[in-house]
Formats: sequence, structure tokens, C-alpha cells
Amino acid sequence: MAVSARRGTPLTIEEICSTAVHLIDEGGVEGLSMRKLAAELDVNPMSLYHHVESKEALLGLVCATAAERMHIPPDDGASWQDQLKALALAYHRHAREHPALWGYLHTHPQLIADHRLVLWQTLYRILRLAGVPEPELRRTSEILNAFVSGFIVAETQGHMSDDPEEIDRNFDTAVHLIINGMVSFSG
Amino acid sequence: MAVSARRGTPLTIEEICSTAVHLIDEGGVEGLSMRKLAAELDVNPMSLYHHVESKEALLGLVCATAAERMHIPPDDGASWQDQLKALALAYHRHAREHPALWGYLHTHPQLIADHRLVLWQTLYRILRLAGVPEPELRRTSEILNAFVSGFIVAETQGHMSDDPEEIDRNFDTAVHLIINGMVSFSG
DNA sequence: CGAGTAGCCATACACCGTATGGCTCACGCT
DNA sequence: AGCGTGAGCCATACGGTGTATGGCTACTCG
Repeated sequence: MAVSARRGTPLTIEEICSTAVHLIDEGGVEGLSMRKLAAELDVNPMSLYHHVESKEALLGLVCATAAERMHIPPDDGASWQDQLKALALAYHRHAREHPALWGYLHTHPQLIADHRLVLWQTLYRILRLAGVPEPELRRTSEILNAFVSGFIVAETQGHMSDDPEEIDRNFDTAVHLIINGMVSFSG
Repeated sequence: MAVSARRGTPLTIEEICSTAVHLIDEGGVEGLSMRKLAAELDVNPMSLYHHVESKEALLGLVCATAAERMHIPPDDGASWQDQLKALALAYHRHAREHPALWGYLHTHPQLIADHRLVLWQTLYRILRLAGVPEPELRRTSEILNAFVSGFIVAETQGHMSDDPEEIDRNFDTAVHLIINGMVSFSG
């Protein structure tokens, strides 16, 4: 077991991940280095590699846990429009808490490609409620995700207004636009 | 003027940019290094810095020229729906030629933030045609851009189907969804 | 002819990810 | 008690990165 000289307890992946998230939140993904991360944990850089295969794998882990920790609104029996809006809002809120990480996630979508994730399953449920036929579920959900995610990245990277109120209005408009589009699709 | 020892003609930014685009197309943005770029140009790495302030500035230049070179369909008098669709298709085609660059561009939107670009002006024109009131032009165009760009990144990063035909269907569906959404907005 | 300068390059620095191999210690087995 | 095993950690080293600094050359202009 042999515990670190300068630390009382052995390293854990959870500890590594959450420290990595902090560093990313502060300095962006490009501000995270294995060396800085190790320093933050008061540990030799190479020690990290006993818990993680590579930096890339670490980033994958970080994104996955972030995605899993996202709070997803439960089925409250409301209309699909309201539920879709609530889901988008939850997505939005969560992404805004870790904008840098989200930017990385958006350009590495394979990290949340697993459609068994609660996020996707919830989206499927809402789309079924909206009358989307089963074979179209995957396509439709991917399109919606791309839209919302694209919007959020643009926003968090500072492409839009700085006024938080206007950003909220924009997001509202965007979600309405999507929902209206879907409505007129299903006729 | 003092020309390079191993080259007959002096370096130009155009040459640098287009070589950079090649490297990015082949190995992604993270596959581009000043040293590789210099090697490709048969030049000392530090020579690049006489034409470009930094790597980041170079990437900015590359994106800007790529955006400018995009072919934008002219006003053909068609309905705003058709013109919007044509614009989206042009965007789509161009992005697919340089997927890696586009991924970078999407997470650095300030690089095409200049709304005097033909791209934006064209979008403005089409939105006016669609009856979007003047003060809403900027918001609306940013939302649409975020949607389409989000979709394209998701697609080019391999988030979607591998079947090109299905991708085209997806894009079609996406554009229709947006247009339908806009129609029901304007009443 | 002399000054200035545009273009280029050699060297060096600090940083990066990580391959390699060795150390220490807790444990299970005989 | 002795021993092997392996988990956890670390020191060193390698090849890569962006770029600061300063010096060289060959041209243009007064």
C-alpha cells in the first residue's frame, strides 16, 4: 500500500477529478497540466499515472463525472413542452457552472455519446411524449442536443451579450424556437 | 530584405496561413506546431514570428481567412426560407472541408464576432426579409449561428451517424426545424 | 558611402506529457 | 518467522512545445 511521504492518505480518483475540475474552472482546459495538478495535490506528477492512464483519459473521466452529476428534472407529468424547457434549463445551468469544461466536452462529444446516460434517457422520454416516433428518437435527440449545446458554448465563450438578462432572454427565445419548430413538425 | 538561405523567395503570411490550414486539416489544431509549420515551409521556427505575433494570433488569422473565403450565396430573390436554407448549406459545406479548424472556431467565437463580415450581413438581410425587426437582428442571428454551428461541430466531431446520407437528412431536418420555429414565431 | 531595417536564424529557457525503473510498505501464504 | 507479491509512490530522463533574446545578412534610402 505504501502511502505518500508527504500525505497521510493515498490518492483517490475522486480527489484527482475534483481538483482537476477546479483547475479547469480557473484556467481552462489548457490551463490544466499534470504537473500543476500533482502540485495541487502535493504529490509527484508520476503518481497520478497510477490512477489514470493519461491526461486525455483523465479529461474523459472528468467530463463523464460532470455529466453524471448534472441534476436532471424528474418526470413531473407536465406537458412535453414544459419538460423539454426544464431539461434545457438544467443543462444550461450546469454548463454555466463549468464553462471551460463544457467547451471541451462539446468538441469531444464521444465522451457523452453513451445514450444510456440519464440525460439521454430523459430526453428520449420527453420526445416520446411529444409524439416523436421511436426510430426517430436518436436523430432528434442528437439534433436537439447539438442545438442547445452549440448555443451554450457560444454563450459561455463570450460570443453573445455580456448582459446576463439578455442572455437569459436569448436562451428563452432559442428554446421557444426549437419547441415551435417541433410543434409544426408533428403537425 | 535578406532572403532565407534555403529558399529563394521571402515568406508571406498567405503562404504561412495556407500551410497551417493543411497541417490543421491533417492533424487537427493540436497537431499544428510552430516547429512543424516551419519545417513544412523549410524555414527556421523563429522566422515565423516576423510575420505573426504568436501561435494564437496565427490561428486567429487562419480562421478569419477561412471565414472570408467561404462562398456565400448571393441574393437570388427567393423566399427567405429558401435563402436561409441555402446559406446554412453553404456554411455546412465549408465547415466540412475544414472540420478541425471549425471545431476550434466554434470554441473561439470571438474570431468571427465582427458582424460586418459578409456572412453576418447576409444573414441580416435574410432575417429582415423574414420580417425580423431591426433591434432583434443581432440576437436572432447569433442564435441561428449557434444552432447551426453547434450542429456542425457535433457532426464533424463524429457525434452523429457515420452514414453521410443520414447526416444530410439530419441537417435537413435541423434546418427545417429552425425555419418552422421561426415561422411560428412571426405568427 | 553610411544608416536603417526587413528577414532570417541559433541559442536558450521554461514548460509539457510520460516511459522507465526503482523504492517502500502492507498483506497473504507457507 | 520468512518470503513473495503487488499497490502506491517517486526520481530521472527524453523528446516535444511556445517563444524571448540577440545577432547575422542583404537590401533600400538619403
